[in-house]
Amino acid sequence: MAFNQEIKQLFAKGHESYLRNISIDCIIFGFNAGELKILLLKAKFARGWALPGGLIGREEDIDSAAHRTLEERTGLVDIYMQQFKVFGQADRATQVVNKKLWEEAGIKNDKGWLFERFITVGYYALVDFNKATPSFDGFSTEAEWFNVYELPEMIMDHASLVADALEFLRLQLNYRPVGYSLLPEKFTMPELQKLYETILGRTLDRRNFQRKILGVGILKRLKDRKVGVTPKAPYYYRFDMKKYQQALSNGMGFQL
Amino acid sequence: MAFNQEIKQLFAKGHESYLRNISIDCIIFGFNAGELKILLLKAKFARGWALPGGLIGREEDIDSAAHRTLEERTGLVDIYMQQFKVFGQADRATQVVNKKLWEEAGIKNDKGWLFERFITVGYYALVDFNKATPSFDGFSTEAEWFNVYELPEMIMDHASLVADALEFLRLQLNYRPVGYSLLPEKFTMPELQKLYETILGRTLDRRNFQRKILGVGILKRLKDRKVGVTPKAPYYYRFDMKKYQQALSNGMGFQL
DNA sequence: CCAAAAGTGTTAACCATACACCCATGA
DNA sequence: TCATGGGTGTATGGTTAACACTTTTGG
Repeated sequence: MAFNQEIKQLFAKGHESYLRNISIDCIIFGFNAGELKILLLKAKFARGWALPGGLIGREEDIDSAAHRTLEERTGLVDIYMQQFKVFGQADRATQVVNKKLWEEAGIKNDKGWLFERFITVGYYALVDFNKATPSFDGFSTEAEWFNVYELPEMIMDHASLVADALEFLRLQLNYRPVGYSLLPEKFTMPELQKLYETILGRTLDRRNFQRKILGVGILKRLKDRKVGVTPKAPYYYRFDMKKYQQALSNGMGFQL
Repeated sequence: MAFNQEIKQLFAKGHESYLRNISIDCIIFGFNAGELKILLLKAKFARGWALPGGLIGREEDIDSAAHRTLEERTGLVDIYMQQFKVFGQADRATQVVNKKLWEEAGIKNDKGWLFERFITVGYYALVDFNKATPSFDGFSTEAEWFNVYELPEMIMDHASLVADALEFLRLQLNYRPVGYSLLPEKFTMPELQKLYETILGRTLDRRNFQRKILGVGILKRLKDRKVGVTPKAPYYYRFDMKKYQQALSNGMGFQL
């Protein structure tokens, strides 16, 4: 398999092109069917699922490495990403690797640079579920979306990375607009509210939510409505990208 | 000089005991004479001043490495520290090293692991200025406190690390109690207010500040007052450590 | 025509801000 | 005794939270 050849190469010479002892991991959030989901990869050499991760090229910005990883796993570019925490516990690498599988990949020993301790930088991304086309890498055999509240067994400390990312995202809700990358172009107010509720894990007052979110001035109400689904057809909205970008840097100043 | 021997050793064999391509840098805040200060080291092999930094032992938690560095530079233990950002620009290492000085230290080439790109994790710490006893390391020739608003020339991107740390600290003021480690055991309300004002870089209303800070319930007013300095002797306060610790995790819920 | 979902409006509680007054003390 | 700085209290405006009513439309 081509992937195994790649890994063998990485194992042997990767330290010449990548930084050592440091990696990035991406928590890629998507929103679909009223559920907040994250993209996971089924680990090839260990039990459980893993976050999409990557290494940092020796001449590469760490932010670029995060975006590259996101693109490789979803095909998406120009997505808002942010680092939220560094995970540097000495014992975080207590991963049980299935040696048999490693050997099948053509790697004899387990003392190479890839087996050293890695400190990882956690990045989170918000993507449009429908535009993403997940793909796995050489260390995995599947790529799949999981409800963030119903996660499978995960390798190493990846479960806690997800927990921290979610907590961080919740805090961010009060400071940065969310939704542009998580929702389709046109969306209704109830849909936007549902997104916020799903992230926060609690319900919000319909009327107060609308007032506050409109007060930020980043939404434009369209002429047409979403008909045929609910008794009263709700208006469509879209983001005013100019104002949205402004709000991204200036914050939005309200409390949900 | 013993330091040069140490560096030679580090240069030759350091990669066996430390992680590669990753370091930490500490922004150590202190408060003295009404000024917010940070501890800097005069660089030995380059022009300008540097943040106290360190490497991460191969078996060492990254948080421990930060605390160890803080202790080595100030002698202080049990100080509240927090990572606030990772600096991973590819070009952040464009440091001009004075080769002559390197050679004096006994290092011939500049291709070793210490000259590779380093990604650094920024930590900030709040310490009691009077209890700290600054000391420099093998890469520096002096240790000195500087007013954070009047910094000298700094190496690499260290000036921007400081700027980011200060910004982060300001945001933290609304969420976490500050002062325990920055002030002496006993302090007056005006002193505490001055601390906040210095960090924020703006004045605060005396009465509102008192009401809010007392509202958090982390302060205990003492019987005695600070006499002889101001017309009306202000009360002394001390932190209620139990409540303080609580507020550290639960936040304090007010806006300055 | 009725139930369900969306649009619009009102009120009370709370918090932040601004400001006034009194008290203590050293010069 | 007076200027200065500290302790305590109050009014106001803005924001949040709670809640009521009207409008639309598919069954």
